Amino acid sequence: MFVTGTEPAWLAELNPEQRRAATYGEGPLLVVAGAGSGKTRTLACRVAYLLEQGVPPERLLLLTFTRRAARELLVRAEQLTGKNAPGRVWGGTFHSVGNRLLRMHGRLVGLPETFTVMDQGDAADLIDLVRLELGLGKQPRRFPRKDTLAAIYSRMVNAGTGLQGILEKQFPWCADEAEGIRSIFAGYVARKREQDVLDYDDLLLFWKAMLSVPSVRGRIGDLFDHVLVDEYQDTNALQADILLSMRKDRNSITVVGDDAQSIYSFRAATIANILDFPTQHPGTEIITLERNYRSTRPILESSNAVIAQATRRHSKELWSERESAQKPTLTTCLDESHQSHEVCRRILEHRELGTPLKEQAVLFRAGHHSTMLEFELTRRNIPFVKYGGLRFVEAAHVKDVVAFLRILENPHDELAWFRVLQLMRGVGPAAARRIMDTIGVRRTSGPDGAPSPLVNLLSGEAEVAPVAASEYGGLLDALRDCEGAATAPAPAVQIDRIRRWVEPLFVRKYDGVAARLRDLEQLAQIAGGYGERGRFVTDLTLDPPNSSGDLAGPPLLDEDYLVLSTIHSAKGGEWDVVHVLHVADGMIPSDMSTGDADDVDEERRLFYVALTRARDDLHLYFPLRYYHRPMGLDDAHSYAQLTRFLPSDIKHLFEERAAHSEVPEDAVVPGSGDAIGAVSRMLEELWST
DNA sequence: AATATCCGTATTTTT
DNA sequence: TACGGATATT
Repeated sequence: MFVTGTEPAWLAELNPEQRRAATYGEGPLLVVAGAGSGKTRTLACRVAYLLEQGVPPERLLLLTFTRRAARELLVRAEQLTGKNAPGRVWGGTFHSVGNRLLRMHGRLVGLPETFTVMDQGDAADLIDLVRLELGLGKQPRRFPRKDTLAAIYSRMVNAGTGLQGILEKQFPWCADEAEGIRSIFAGYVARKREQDVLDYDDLLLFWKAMLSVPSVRGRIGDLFDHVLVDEYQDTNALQADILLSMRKDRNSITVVGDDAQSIYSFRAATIANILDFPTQHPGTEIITLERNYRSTRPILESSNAVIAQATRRHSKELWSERESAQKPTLTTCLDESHQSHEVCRRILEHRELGTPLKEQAVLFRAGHHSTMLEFELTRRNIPFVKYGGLRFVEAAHVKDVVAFLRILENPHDELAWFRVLQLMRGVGPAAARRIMDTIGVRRTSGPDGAPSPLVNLLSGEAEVAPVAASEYGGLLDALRDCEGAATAPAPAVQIDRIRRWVEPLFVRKYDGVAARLRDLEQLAQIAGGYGERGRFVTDLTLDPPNSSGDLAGPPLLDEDYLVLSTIHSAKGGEWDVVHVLHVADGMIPSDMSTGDADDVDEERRLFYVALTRARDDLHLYFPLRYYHRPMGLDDAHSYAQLTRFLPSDIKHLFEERAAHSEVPEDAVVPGSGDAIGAVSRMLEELWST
């Protein structure tokens, strides 16, 4: 503790609870931090405090939900202490920290440090490969698809529950197929091991496995004096387990979270982690932060009213001293295009009044909910970046190039070969398989010292059909130019080299080649920050870059731009003005997840997260009418209902605005409606550019 | 065996 | 719509 009068100014600025949390000493600490209660500040102060107390930065482990969050925290801690030390703090997601620990100590549990990491999509593809080989799902009987299989597998691992239980509870329609699913999973796991490939879940599983070996556990537990975990409400059973083992008697542990903001149960996250924390870690001190510094009182009142309807109520009630006469608004729009129109109008209005675009955000439930708005923004030349939704690295052409890099990194990576080989004319699944068998991609038997498949390929062991000959020659050349650990060119140069090979192949295979090639340039640009190919490839899957607004073009860094985000990706963010789209039943709650009360409750929390992102102004939009065929020429439509999270008894907390239209709604005839107008404008744009 | 074409279906959130 | 899977064609 600091002697009174000598403590740094930043500590004095905290309220008593925040301060207690920031300066808490040894032992487990649970901070229950409501939305906008200065959680990030408190956490940053705690990091700064520990550093000031003399804890060496490299003995601090900071686990966050995204890498962005970790960076942000460390930057703030750095500003507070004025030291550069935070750079050496261990920070990142569970997955990235797991990766780092496994690269260092994985040998101890029989994992080579050169393993490659595959993303969810790759995992699903590998599972499908196994499924096909086992001949499962061929019958006319309904069998889960690869994405479903991957989801089942992942949930099983993360929740730590048996397959049967998962199937019955979460995937009842697949319960009959348990037998087949089990054998697919067994094959999938064997295949991963054979190739030294890990999926996301493996990063956690192997971390846990390392900790179960007493000698290794001592070594790893010894690395840290303090472990801090942010967003604890969104961790799962496996992660809680890891934390428990990471704690040696000496290291203290701090977790911060808010059960009202738990929105990741689809990833097996459970608020049981927060609730059980004091039991799992005896002697836990609990500190609750209930004062909200972010939002005005009317915004907070409405969000409190929304979350108060949860079937499992929590006693926490946030309060704020920020007065305002302005209630949040609820605007009823004719349809989606009218909504886009209204949002743009309001955004520009706020900008006129002095709120730059950067201080405004548009939030929505699903990635595609913003497509129409994106058109409108582009039309009006309003720059934006979009978070969430489909990501850059998931685009097929990017995956192709990354697969190429993965071959070089790990020549036993079956999926990578399979993908790259089929880019060539005349090479489909069968030919690819044949080549892979010839060069020995699969380590079926053979001694460890067998020559690498890459060497085999380069020495001309495989043969291809005449149609593929020239492209095949190009492949060999490209591989040769990028191969070699010491002599290989920088990752960015390698990508450039690969681009030269794939360009003609893309022309044959894909539409919009120009845009795709631009993406590859961007990929090379990202790679420019890396000296090592391996690190680059891993970071791509562990910390993927967002697709930078492909419609508005990447806004320059110093330029003002609007933020578009799924609610999930907006977690932890805050803006002066927040616009929430599609406040309609079926959108939020999504009709995909209105199965049981728990599902609906999670959607309610999601809505709550959206509302509590706003500092000064909150605007909700509700389109009355949805067209069944987005671009359809017919008039097929249906009427929406306002979200069930805004029942009539809390509506008075909002200022209701009807969409002003000159024509009464019923009188809108085809050809004069806003939607039709928007479509023609859009089409016009298509042929005029 | 690869590729073109057609039809039906599901449709979220992310490390 | 857009994607995956199945069938038809080269």
